[in-house]
Amino acid sequence: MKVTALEEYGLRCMLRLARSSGHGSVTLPEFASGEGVSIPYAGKLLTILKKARLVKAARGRHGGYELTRLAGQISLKEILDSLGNPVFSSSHCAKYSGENEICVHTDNCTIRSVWRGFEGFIGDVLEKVSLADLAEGKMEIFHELKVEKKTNAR
Amino acid sequence: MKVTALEEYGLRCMLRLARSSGHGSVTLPEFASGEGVSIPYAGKLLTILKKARLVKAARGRHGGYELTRLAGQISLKEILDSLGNPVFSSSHCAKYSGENEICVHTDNCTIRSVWRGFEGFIGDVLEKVSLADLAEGKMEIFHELKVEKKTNAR
DNA sequence: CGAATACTATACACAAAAGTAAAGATTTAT
DNA sequence: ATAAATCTTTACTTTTGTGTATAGTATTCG
Repeated sequence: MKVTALEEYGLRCMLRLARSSGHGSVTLPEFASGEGVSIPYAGKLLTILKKARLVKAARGRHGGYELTRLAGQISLKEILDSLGNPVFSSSHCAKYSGENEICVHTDNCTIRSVWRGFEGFIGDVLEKVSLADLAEGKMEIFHELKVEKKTNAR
Repeated sequence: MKVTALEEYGLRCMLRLARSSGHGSVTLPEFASGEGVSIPYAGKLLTILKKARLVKAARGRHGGYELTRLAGQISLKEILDSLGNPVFSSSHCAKYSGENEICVHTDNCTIRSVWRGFEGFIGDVLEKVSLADLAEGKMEIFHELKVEKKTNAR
């Protein structure tokens, strides 16, 4: 389970925008030098975020990017979903069907339930963390989330 | 955030072993035909699991693979950790440092805290789910885990 | 022993993701 | 208008991950 490069750099750009909120927009050269990537690559990242309607762009002399909403109203889930694949997508079984036409586990597909249940759980967590929480370095947020198993393992 | 092929097929093999537990060992040809992959690829998967000491192998006529422990004593976290990269590894910052020598966020590295906190949280969850839970299709396990935010978003 | 069965290891072909290059389109200031 | 600054798009190269092919080693059975 890997964090993709798009998720990594994309989230960084969102954090940068959250911090600059109120101090004008951020340009691609600023993203690029700030994160140590090329300008076209920064452009690719911001284009993705723009298509997800998380940021808006302005061209020309005083152009640049801004958040479309307040950082407190953008969840970590929205950001990651726009940048990468969800843990379990509808195409999952088709992708990992091996050399068979359809998934060999069509009936009683335990593995599918695993990923689906897991993704739902992760989604619940990521939805409860906002970009503002992250920008302010409030990482205790994860520790404040409680995980408890009601039933005992056998 | 993507589930890798190794994680997908590797977990499937572990599930198969959990179900065959007590009914003798499982051979590579059995894994291969059961999951729709080639025999050498099944071998690659089981070799990884073997190096992680999750399974043991026997050669020769009546050879095959078995779990080294009871399915109830193997956590989902152990399995996924052995097959793929953790969400946040120690090499993370070195990997995503862009064209700079070191991570541009050495001081006040918010992004690092995000992934670290997130990984810790996921780890807590995956640790509480055992291979036996999965093999028995007890997927309610994820729904039985509670997620609550103590503080309010601003 | 020798043949069959099964695991093991190395090297290779293919596909997807990461990141770059180059040319184009839009806005603003002069 | 023109030039400078900025976003946008397409195509390309490099790297990484996926899966296969091939040859080798160990064990059992007749």
